Amino acid sequence: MLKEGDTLITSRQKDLLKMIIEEYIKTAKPVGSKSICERMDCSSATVRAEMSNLEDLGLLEKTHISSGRIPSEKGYRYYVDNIMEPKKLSGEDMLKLQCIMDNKSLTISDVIEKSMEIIAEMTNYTAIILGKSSKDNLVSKVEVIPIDENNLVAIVVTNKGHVEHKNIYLEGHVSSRDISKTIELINKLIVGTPIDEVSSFLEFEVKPIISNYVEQHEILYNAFYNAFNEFTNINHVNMAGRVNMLNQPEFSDADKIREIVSKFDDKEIVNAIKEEGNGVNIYIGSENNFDDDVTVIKTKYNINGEVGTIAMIGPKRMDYDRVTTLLNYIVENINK
Amino acid sequence: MLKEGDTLITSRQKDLLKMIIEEYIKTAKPVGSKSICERMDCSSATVRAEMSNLEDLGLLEKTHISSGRIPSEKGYRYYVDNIMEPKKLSGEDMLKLQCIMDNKSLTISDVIEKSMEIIAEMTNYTAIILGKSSKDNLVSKVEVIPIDENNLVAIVVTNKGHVEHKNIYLEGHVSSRDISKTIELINKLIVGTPIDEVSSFLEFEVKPIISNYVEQHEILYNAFYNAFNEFTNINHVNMAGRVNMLNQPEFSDADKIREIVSKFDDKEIVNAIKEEGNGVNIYIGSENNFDDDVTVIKTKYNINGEVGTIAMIGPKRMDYDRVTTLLNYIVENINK
DNA sequence: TTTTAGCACTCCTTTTCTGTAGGTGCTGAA
DNA sequence: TTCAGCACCTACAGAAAAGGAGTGCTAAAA
Repeated sequence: MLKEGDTLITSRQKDLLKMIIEEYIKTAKPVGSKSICERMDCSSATVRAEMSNLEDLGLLEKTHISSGRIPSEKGYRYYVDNIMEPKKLSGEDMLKLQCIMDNKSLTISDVIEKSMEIIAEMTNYTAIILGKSSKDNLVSKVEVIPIDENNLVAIVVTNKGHVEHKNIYLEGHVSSRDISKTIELINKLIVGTPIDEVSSFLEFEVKPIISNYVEQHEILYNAFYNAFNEFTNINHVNMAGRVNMLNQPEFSDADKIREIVSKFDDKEIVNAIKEEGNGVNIYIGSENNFDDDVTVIKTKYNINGEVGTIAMIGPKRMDYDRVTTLLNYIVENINK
Repeated sequence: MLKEGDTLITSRQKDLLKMIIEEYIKTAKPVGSKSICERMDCSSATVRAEMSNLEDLGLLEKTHISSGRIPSEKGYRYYVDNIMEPKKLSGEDMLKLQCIMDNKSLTISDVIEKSMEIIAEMTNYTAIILGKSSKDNLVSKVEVIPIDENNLVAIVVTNKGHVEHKNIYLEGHVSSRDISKTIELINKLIVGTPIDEVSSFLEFEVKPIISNYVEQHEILYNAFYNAFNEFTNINHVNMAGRVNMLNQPEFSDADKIREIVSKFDDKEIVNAIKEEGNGVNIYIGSENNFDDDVTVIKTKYNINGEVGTIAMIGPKRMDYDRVTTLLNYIVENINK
């Protein structure tokens, strides 16, 4: 599908670009005219001429003046937008995933996690899962358990089976009557509130009431407000196959490896991978905010109140087709 | 302190060994006789003769026939056992840690985690925290919340404020009467049981009783048994500063970096770091089960029912003194 | 007996040079 | 338009050369 502004290329150029990109994805080595000409059914000189045209269009690049061609970022983008046709999942891939999907005793987050582990192993790229409980989760139970004079544990369970807990520390002495009254009120008022509205609900609905019934309402309200506020901000980050991507030949340089490892370690950078758009999206090189030398393929999921992002990170020369299909399959099949 | 079997060396040899090791810890470069002789107040030839003796004793090594000396594993071991004298913590180091220790609103696990993050940054090594709730935790509350017909959430809170939860899936239809009866019985029977005895307690004390009162006792008992069994087996693994160690010059090789990263990724290998002995222990090179090229310094902690291991991993040429002191400080000061 | 200056020697590291392999672009003829 | 032929380019690998840091040994001095 050509959008306005897209580069117009002949059908032969398209074939050539496809061959070069798919060859490069397989071998990671610059592709020369000779290796292509048999399949193109013409001489290497002709291939060279076309390659030169594709280079002028910015779709191919050379590593040095007399090297074979490698795809440019624009080339990959063109491939993804206009050439690549979605494959079906291979039976083998499907089978491995189905095993996990069919296991009823796993929670949704477990299924997602395990599926991503599997595809990290299958593809040799790195999987990232960013999970978060969402709007669709309603508070169905709040439990507060006293540990000692100054410490409580607050537990929130949602109607979707999501559990979060947090320790609460109370500054100074607070009467146990006040504590139990606060808990009683919170439980009475807050059940049924969407989890991401709890903070504002506490502030506007609960605070005024507590201050009427509870003596040391300030200490107690603040402690609970802080605890509940964190519930809604908790991001679960999970990764699988960190080392996979580092085994790709483009990461043979020790410094590059360290750079990537340190980005994997940085929670802010990893959290920024969160996908906002719809569908499976591909961010090639400078298009992603992780690293210019990688591609990130990711998609949002929202299944039964579990929301989050699943992503695969690999070299720009990654198997776009397969990864896209796999992510799609996971998101679609978990719904069932 | 010389133990039987220890190598006996002269006091001058001891001084020399100390200098060489401390120099090598700083620079990571083989130490030559010339750079030492000024500090030893003798000629380089004399130093060379003594170096040769220390090499015969197996305490020093050469990287090639005409290189300077580097400590052997045995040399480090001798240094750690007989030469190194525990330094006091620097005021700066102490201050940074104290900030965290004094924060009352953090749980013990949070304090440990944050402290380890700090010392990973200070030392440029990698920190590992293996946590687990222990014998000293007694079950103080069991909460089971139904999600839908087949799914429950079980939550266990201990008297120390530790919370674990697990989703339970019930095969087939189970009457809600049976479910609530089971929950009632479990709650009645299990409170006060040490968390690591829950499994056997369930089997021998709870199972017979449930089978009397509950119709579909088999399904229910199995579901709960599995859930509770996992509580006692949960290991929390945490790492900080993965990349720190990789910045050390001994890990300039891409393959070595990959090897280490993949070991960091392997839960089994990381879990095997768990310390069994008492005090702060040092495992140099082949003495540890992580990697022959690293040293692991670790210690068990058991604070208020939170037990686990904290460990630092670095090159064999790590700052034994400082790391030992830091780990000691953390474990000792958290108690307060 | 211990220390030391002097010297030959060893091996690593860095740089330079070489040949080769795999590519390209251009040109003129088919 | 296509293509064979040719001149040309660069990366890569290996060999050779130069420089540097450090050793072991020996014979003389302390």
